[in-house]
Amino acid sequence: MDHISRNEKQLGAVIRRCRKQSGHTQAQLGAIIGKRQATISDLESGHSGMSLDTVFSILNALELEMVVRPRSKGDVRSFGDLF
Amino acid sequence: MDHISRNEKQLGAVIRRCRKQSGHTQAQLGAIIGKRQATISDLESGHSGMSLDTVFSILNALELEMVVRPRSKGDVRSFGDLF
DNA sequence: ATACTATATACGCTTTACGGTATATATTGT
DNA sequence: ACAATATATACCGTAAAGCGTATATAGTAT
Repeated sequence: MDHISRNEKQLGAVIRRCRKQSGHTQAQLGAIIGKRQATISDLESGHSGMSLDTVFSILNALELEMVVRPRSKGDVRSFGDLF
Repeated sequence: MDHISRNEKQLGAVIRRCRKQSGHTQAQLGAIIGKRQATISDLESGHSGMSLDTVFSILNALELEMVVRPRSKGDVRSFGDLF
């Protein structure tokens, strides 16, 4: 039920899933947080160099929160990075 | 043991704590991830507009991971935002 | 196939993060 | 107090994010 991210690509995928689950389109979400649909698209696609407050705006809009914690033990280098 | 962030300021504070716990200075951490000490300082101070890959670089360097999840229920507007 | 919606890309412009560097201001130890 | 280290700020130059807008490509219906 909670999603781990170690890079922009993974976080983008997580955000996309959460947004879809919330029933919003990129354009709608963008309107809510005051950013362009293209910006949402870029973020979800894992484009590098996205800004942090865009992320937090989205998390707030989708009523999510971010947790930073030590890497889960079962983690001898996650495969997620390869895709 | 894991830290919730809802904005740049909170995340900066979290990162600062984790960095100190790891025994690194801002300059050291910056050297590791290829960024300036000033950049680490800005991020930890919660400056707006920081880039996402800086954050992930640091999380990786400190062997942390990011989790996105629904807001914890007990949360009728967290006090953290006020400080 | 067609119409409709959603997402990805593109161009030109403006803003700004980050770079290198330097320095001012903590903070810590003796 | 003083030295030493750590963190915050500053200036200028450059690279790039985000903007508005437009359009191309996907996806989803009927």
